[in-house]
Parts: sequence; structure tokens; C-alpha cells
Amino acid sequence: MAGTRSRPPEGRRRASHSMEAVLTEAVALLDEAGEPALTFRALAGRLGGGVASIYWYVASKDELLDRATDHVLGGVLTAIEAQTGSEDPIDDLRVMAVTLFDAIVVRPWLAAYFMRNTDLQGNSLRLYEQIGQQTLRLDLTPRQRFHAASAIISVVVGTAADLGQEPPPEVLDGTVGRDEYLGQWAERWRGLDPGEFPFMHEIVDEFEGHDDKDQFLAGLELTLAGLRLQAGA
Amino acid sequence: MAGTRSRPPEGRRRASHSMEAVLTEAVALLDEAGEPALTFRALAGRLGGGVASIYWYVASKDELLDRATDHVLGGVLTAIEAQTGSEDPIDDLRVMAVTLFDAIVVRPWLAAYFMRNTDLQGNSLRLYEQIGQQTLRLDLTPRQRFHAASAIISVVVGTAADLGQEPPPEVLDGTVGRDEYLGQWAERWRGLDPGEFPFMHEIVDEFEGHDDKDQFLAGLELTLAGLRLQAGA
DNA sequence: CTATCTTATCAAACATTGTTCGATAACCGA
DNA sequence: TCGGTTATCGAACAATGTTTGATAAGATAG
Repeated sequence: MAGTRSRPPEGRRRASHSMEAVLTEAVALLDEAGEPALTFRALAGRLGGGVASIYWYVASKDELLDRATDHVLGGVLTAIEAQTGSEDPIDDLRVMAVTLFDAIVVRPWLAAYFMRNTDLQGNSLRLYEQIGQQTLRLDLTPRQRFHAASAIISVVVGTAADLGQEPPPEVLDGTVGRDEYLGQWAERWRGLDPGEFPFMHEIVDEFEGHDDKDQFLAGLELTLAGLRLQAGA
Repeated sequence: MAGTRSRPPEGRRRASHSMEAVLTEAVALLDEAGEPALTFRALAGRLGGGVASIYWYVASKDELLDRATDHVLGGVLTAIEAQTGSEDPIDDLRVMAVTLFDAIVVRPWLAAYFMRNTDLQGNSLRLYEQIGQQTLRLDLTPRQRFHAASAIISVVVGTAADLGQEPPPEVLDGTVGRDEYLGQWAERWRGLDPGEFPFMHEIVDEFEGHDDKDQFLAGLELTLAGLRLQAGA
């Protein structure tokens, strides 16, 4: 049986990872092609090692995604902390929400794992704390503060997830521009029965060529206006 | 080679499906154990047929999920249409949002595929239209109406997805009650440094034993208040 | 220096998944 | 009876997350 077993390849060296490297490469894969691109084999290839090695650092793919999420959330958090300090706590809340929103737009995979993330700890917890601290400057009850902070996070994540859904491949390939894509939907809606779909006809012109960021800002503003009203300011 | 090939089993009859049956069983599987429970093999087993047969009705799992989502959305839509007609359009909006929210709470898998659903048509389109029609009764610009309807959907789906995330297995198994589960988080937060986490200490009592529905209603009310303000009513 | 334990790596196998292929039954109009 | 469309199904395929057992490399103790 000698020779059957694969003898130690002399030229081949053992790879040496680190948690930092694993997370960095994982995030890179996620950024390049989204969630399905992050496979253990692709990640192992990037790290120049074997597949099973990754399991020394994380116990499962879920944990890998949790850690990757927390990893990038660290950057978002420092960006947010550097921008607080306005006179108006509502202005601060707006800035924080926008910063988080922008981060999710750049990394659409964040939204999905922001929700699936039951562990309110680490940077996720700190982010929640930062937003909540602004509500401490408003004249609210503890319960209202609890609801306000949660509502703002929901608005950001909900809108970002809704708008950040992957466009169909023909848009990603660049064969069809975004405007053209929106135009196709607009065209379809214009063909609907005006009696049955008066609203779609009302907004189809607005939809065509709309900006996602404006849509988010408008929704955020509604929540902030309600909050300001509630605080009696 | 005669005999090698599996000869037609005489007692075994061919199964006969239908699109309706496929979707019904698919929804049943999703309801019982969420998204991962819906596999083509499990579905085929329920239908008493072969795996490949399902591919005559749907081209992929994505399409299966889209159709299943649209299927249950039909029921939500009729429930919503039966409840409109209040004097105050904002009251109607609230009822519609709550109805949709309740449907997602019962079926947490809906939230995920509500967002991934790029095809704004079918019942999804009708639902959007129903919500939008209420904004027609408010004194708003077309753009404001477009943003308002989108914001409400985002609030509902975002909050439902956030709150409807699957609790850990120990809660599902019933070995640990929900109150006990919340209590464990509360305990952890109480151990945080009060100087660094003043907000968490402020709301930990509210969090313990809170109701998800109340949390949603509070967030929704903020958006509706902002909307009412914008409409100048 | 040697022995031993811990840390870290890896190839290979395993189970499960979505999907495709080719065959073939069941029905139906001519 | 024939031919074509509709519908079903077993078997195989490729890709995935995960486990196993072996083993190298480094640190630590004797």
C-alpha cells in the first residue's frame, strides 16, 4: 500500500490564517458578489488553505456571517460616533440613520443579516445604544424612548432591505441601464386599468427616474416628524 | 440486461398534482418549520410524487417561493379590502398596516420574500395600490404620495422582519419561555457599565416583558403622525 | 535535548440541497 | 388505432455546509 496514501507534498507549505484575515476575505467575497458568493471553498481558496481550517475559527456559516456583519458594523459605528454632537438630537438621529443607510446600500447583504441577527451585542448593541442616547435628550418616557430607537432602526433597515434588493442580472450586466429598467415597469403600469389602479397612475411618473435615497429620506423624515411631535419640541 | 432496469411497479400509481395543491403544500411546509423546511424532496413526499414533477409547475425554487408568497398574499389582500372605508384615510392606513403586520407575524417567512420580491405585480401590486389609494384622499403631492405608501410598507415589513426573527431553539422547544428569554437579555444589559450604556439601562425595564405588537404600533404611529402633519390635517 | 500537550491545518468523505435528463405513462383529438 | 401534447418520475449531477481523522508546527515541561 505504500504510495497509495498521498505523501506530504514537500513544496507545499501549510497556510497560516488569523481571525482578522478570515473575516476580511469573507467580507471581500460578500462585497464582490453577495451572499451566495461566500462559500467555504471560495474562502479557503482566497486564504490559500484548506476548507476545514475555517472551522477552527468559526463553528458554522451562520457564525461566520454574524462575525462578518459585526466586523463591518465596527466601521459604521466609528463613522457614526464621529458625527454626533449637534444641538438638535433629531438632527443627530438623522445623520446616524443616513450613515447606517449608506453603509447598507453599499453592502446590501448587511440588511439581511442585520435582521437575522438575534444577538443584540457587540457592535450591534453599541449602535443601538448610540441611537438610543439621542432619545435621552428628548422629553419622552422610557417606553417612548425604547419604541423610538427601535422604530428608527426598523425604518433604516426595512427601507434599505426593500430598496437594496438585487436588481435582475440584465441590470447588473450593464446591458440594461437602471433608468431603462424603471421605464419598463413604468410602461407596464401605464397599461393598467385607471379605474382599478388610480394610485399607480398617480405615481408612475414619480417612480420613473426616482432616487432610492430620496425615498428613504422621505420615509425617515415622517418618523422623525412624528417623534418631534411626540417630544413636544 | 433484462431485470436490471427497475420494471414498472404495478401497485404504484402515478401521482396527479395541480398548481393549487403544490402551492398549498409548499405554504404548509413553510408554516410548519420556516424556509429551510421547504425542500423539493419534502414537498414531493407530501404530494406523493416524484421530485422532478414539481419542475413542471415551477421553473426554480425562487419561482416556487414567489408563487407561494403571492398565494398567501391573496388572502391578506381580501382581508384588507374588507376593512377599508373609514372616514379618516389615516385610520384606514393603520388598519391595513396592522393586518399586513399580523399576517407576517404568523408567517415570518413572508417578510424575507416580501423584500426579495422584485416583481411588483400580482397581489403584491394590488396591495401597494390599496395602500396608495388612501394617500389619494390626503392633501399631498404625487411625490409625497409615492413616498408615503412606500414608507408605510417599509415600516411594516421592516418591523415585522426585525421582530419576527426566529427565536433560538430553546425558546421554540418550550424549554425556555419567552419571558425567561427576554429576562436573560435584560440581565446581561443590567451588567453593562451605566456610564457607557445609559440608554440600555434606561430601557431595560421596558424591554423586559415588552410586547412586539406594541412596539410595532408605536413605530407605525410615528410615521402616521408625520404623515398627518405633512397633509396638514 | 526529548517528550508531551496544545494549537492549527488539511484532504477526504458525507449528507443534503437544487436542478437536469431521459424515459414513459396517461390522456385526447383525428 | 395512431400521433402528439401533457404530465410524471427515477436516477444522476454539481454544489454546498459539515465532520472525521490524521498530522504538522509550536510551546512547555522534565
